[in-house]
Amino acid sequence: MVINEVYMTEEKTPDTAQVILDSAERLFLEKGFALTSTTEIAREAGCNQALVHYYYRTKERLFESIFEMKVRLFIRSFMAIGNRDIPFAEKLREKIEAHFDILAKNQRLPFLIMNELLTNDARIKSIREKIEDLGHTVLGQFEAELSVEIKAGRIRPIAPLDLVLTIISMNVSLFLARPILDELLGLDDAGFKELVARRKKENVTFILNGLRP
Amino acid sequence: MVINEVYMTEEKTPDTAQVILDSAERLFLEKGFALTSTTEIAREAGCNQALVHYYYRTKERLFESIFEMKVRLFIRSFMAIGNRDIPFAEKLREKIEAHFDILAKNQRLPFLIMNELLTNDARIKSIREKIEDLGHTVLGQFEAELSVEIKAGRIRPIAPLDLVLTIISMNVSLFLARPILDELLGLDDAGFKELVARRKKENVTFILNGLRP
DNA sequence: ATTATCTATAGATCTATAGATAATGC
DNA sequence: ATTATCTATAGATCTATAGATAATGC
Repeated sequence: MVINEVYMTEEKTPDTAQVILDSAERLFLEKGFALTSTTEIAREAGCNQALVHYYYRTKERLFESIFEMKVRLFIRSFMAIGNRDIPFAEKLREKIEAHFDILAKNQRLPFLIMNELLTNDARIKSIREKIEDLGHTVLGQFEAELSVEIKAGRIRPIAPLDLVLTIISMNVSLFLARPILDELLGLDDAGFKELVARRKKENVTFILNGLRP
Repeated sequence: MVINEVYMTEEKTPDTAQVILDSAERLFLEKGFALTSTTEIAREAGCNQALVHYYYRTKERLFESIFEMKVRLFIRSFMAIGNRDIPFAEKLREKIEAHFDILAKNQRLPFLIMNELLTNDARIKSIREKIEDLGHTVLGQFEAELSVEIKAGRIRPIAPLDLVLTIISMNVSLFLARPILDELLGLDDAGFKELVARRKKENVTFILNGLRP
């Protein structure tokens, strides 16, 4: 039954609309909205440029569908860890690591989101509701637990906002700084990978240390 | 004598080349290289578009002169503090704050540099030497002192690179995240200014705390 | 004479669509 | 018939330059 379902998936042919979407995603992540042309997307997808518009009408609409997915992914990266019943420090470590891992698997994610929000005022409107959800959920996640820990004297007083900003700052900026770091430290792909592993540990250590009373 | 010198500065007329440079700077900082046209620069400068090219030949050259200034400013922001003979923790606090202050006065600086380096591979070459200087100077600045402090047990073991990356991460990312934060927290200019003041303190606290043994 | 400024335009994009042709589904 | 794909092109940029005209410096 399950085997059959897998076997008879509707699309055998490499669905053109999907190929275009994938090409667009790769290029938008690489260069952002402005520097990517529908001509280039078509070339990458192996079709003519008109077809990109046939399926997605405008470059803007094509971008928005991808951008929305990416914003969702970014937001989910804060919520990756369930609320198992383990000590706060352990849970925090897991959250930081889960967040970091998602960024490490999607290294251009911070660039795309920062870049678009910083260069296009209109973009923020389109993700307004999602962002407000993020605010409530992510901050709320910490709020209760944090005040318990603070009252118990296990961590120093800190606002949930400050903790969240610190985690995001530490995790995101490694991937934004990649070009400088590659040049400065003379890194190749393997070298950067090592740095990623190293910074993951260091970020956790730093944040947990920074919270001690 | 001094008064005379000031009085008879060569340019009384608002030097067109300078007006163009200033307009270009404002626009490049706001939107980056790709999204700024020489037509727009001319409009902002109050002249026709050909004049932009008369003075700077190409948009690329105009951009590069500005970008180089900005990279220098960014680099200098790490070296703002002299090596007075005060305790390490005090000196570190001053360095973090000086770095933060320069960013707070040049809030689009991180965006411009990140954005250009992340979207244009060629850009990094043009600032290669400056970056290598940065590597040596900034890391070297910490290296000796840091190992003294670590041996004395006043801070936990940490590599200079990790400390520098942490400082930059914490300071820079607030200004990169501004659009999201404005939206998420419903901030106006005054509100963001308050957040800036708050994060400056918190960053120092966090970093100094994170270094404790 | 030289330098600064303007108008006009060539040539290179790039997006979006119109309209022709090929492929597919009843 | 409908859907997918292609060719061709209109219309909007945008950069860079040519060439005319105005302003300035000896």
